[in-house]
Amino acid sequence: MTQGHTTSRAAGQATRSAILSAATRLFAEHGFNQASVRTIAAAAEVDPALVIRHFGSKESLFLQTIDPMGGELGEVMAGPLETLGRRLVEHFLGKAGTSLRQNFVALIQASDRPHVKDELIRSTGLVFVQPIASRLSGDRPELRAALVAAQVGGLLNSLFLAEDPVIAAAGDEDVIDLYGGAIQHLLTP
Amino acid sequence: MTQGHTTSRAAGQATRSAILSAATRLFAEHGFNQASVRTIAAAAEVDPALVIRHFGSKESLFLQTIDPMGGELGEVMAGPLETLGRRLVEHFLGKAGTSLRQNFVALIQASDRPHVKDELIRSTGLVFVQPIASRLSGDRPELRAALVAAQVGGLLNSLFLAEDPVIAAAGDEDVIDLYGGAIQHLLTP
DNA sequence: CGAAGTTCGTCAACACTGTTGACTCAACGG
DNA sequence: CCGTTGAGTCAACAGTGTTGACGAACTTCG
Repeated sequence: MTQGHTTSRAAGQATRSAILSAATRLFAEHGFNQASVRTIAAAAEVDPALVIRHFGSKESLFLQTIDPMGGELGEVMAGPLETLGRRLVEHFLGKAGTSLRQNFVALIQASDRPHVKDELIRSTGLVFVQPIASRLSGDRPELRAALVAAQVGGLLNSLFLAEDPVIAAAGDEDVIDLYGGAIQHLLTP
Repeated sequence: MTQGHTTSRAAGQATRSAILSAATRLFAEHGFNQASVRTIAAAAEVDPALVIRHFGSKESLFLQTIDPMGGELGEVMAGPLETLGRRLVEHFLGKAGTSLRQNFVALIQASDRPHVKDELIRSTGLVFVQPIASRLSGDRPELRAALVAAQVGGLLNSLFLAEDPVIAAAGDEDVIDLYGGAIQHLLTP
């Protein structure tokens, strides 16, 4: 009916990646809770039971859709430490930070699942805390890096999760100046 | 069976408050998604349909369980502006901040519901941004206050939602010093 | 080439969620 | 006293994630 089902060996990988890309898009657009297994299956033109069969559970599928490295903020990290605060804010405000933003928001909203919570601290540690801590000098570099991550998370929280109108209405320049300065205070005190 | 149902006029208010207190506890303990209407009803020894009848919906019930003023951080706000950053962190790390913390975490995790998102920005604006902004001098007081709220939210995020082990393992004194200093940088630059 | 086995896909069902409608029963107001 | 109102109960609905049994096609081996 729908077009038959060519059950070849490699066809499994094809539908699997179809499910994965549909899930990636829908999770990013509507978040973990709002994107249902059945709508994902419909978007991938696939039986709902099949997505579970391929990925074990909705939560497991979700975790495979988040790629911590997708944001390419390696370049931002590589720059001079003296202006890293500003550049971090600038990056996440701009279009280049979209992927990481959506990942973060979705992870936060689903963080009542233990495995999601684990992935949240794992990916922030991988992408944020460790790279920053390795470049810091002075006392307690790892703690300061973790607090920087908390600051960035707070900004993403207010801007893209709560959608604070005050910050949203302000110009990017002011936010970069002010919040970047506050972050810098932890990087190079 | 359970003890009969005395259907008096005032009995409605009694069971209503029983539902409300059970919901308040369960939402704070397990969050919005994990606390089901049926478990709340069971905790209040009440029919599940009754909680909907009294409060309209689970979301509406949830919103009535959050009291932004419950944290009594008026005292913290009233203190000297020069040390407000430290005292804010200190308050939320301590036992006095428990209520506000749980409210915040629950709101964040349920923030994909539009009404919950509205309540989130409303309550943070009421308890945080407005009181702080009114005391700030210098440029863009409201924006700086909103960014301070973002910082505090970020710390709550990392500590009580993601439960970052690095920050949790550190001593309160260090966190108060470092993060309080970063916040202070936005209050009195 | 034919048989065995493995993989892909389908369908119906399960337990659970929030929510609604129809119903009963007691209490109050005229 | 009777009718209206409000409280409480019960069964059911549509939706969720998930599982089991089953069929059908491809791959592999004898």
